[in-house]
Amino acid sequence: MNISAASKAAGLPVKTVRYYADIGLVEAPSRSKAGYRTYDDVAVRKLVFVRRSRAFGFSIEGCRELLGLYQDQGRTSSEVKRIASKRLEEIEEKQRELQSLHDELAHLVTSCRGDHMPDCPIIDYLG
Amino acid sequence: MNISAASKAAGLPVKTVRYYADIGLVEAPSRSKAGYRTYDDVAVRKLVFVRRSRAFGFSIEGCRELLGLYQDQGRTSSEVKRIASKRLEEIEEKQRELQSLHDELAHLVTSCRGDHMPDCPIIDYLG
DNA sequence: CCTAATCTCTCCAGTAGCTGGAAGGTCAAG
DNA sequence: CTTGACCTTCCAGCTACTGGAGAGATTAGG
Repeated sequence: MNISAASKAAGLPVKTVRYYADIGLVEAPSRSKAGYRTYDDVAVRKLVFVRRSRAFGFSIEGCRELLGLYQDQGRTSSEVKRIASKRLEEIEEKQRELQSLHDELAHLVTSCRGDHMPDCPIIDYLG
Repeated sequence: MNISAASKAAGLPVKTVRYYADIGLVEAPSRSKAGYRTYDDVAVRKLVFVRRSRAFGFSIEGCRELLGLYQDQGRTSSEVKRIASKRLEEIEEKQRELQSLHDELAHLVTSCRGDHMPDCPIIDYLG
């Protein structure tokens, strides 16, 4: 499988597939005589794993850890759970942030008349 | 006022104050004989305005627009409201994203026993 | 067999919004 | 006069890619 086939199979852009090997997130693929990267199903599955992990917002380093556990027969589910819980807490923290931002901004937007006059509670609040 | 005094007054790091002038977000300050940047209260107020706008998550370009309106006596509150509403929608979009991420990940974390065994629904889901 | 289109390669640069650090000039206190 | 806290510029790095240039490889059609 050349890189474009692998990238389609994995659901990732070609550039990203190359990038993940460059930074050592996934193993560097073997090369054809001409120097083309060649992928097999195992490599594609790892790329999919990374794509899904990234979709959960795990950082590259988080993905590295998770992928390590994925490939480790001797892993314990508690290790996985710890990493996932950490990410869950990050998400919750971000949700709290966004909620207070939302409430504050929604309040300002509501109280702004949005007419042709310059007076504006949003500007007043910021300035 | 030298830059460190201004940065304290504005609640921004010195580096950031310099950066905002470099990218033309705020006006380049005048300089002392020795080449030191000198700030006055007006400049500090603009920096505060930017800090508060950034705290709402407005991009630098968004801040540029808002700051323009802040300084524009002929602005209309509808212009301000439009920008703020756009940001509010971004926030709400992000909240929806995070919510579904949260629900999915929370479900997985809950269903993972977190013990010494390798079997793990989180890994299963990702792999 | 030739050509054109489509891969693929590497390398460099840019994105957003700073942040850190090096190398060097300035200023106020003691 | 020295010490230390400022200040300056410039360059590099952070995250996670993405775009593009320039060059080689492969494939399909004629």
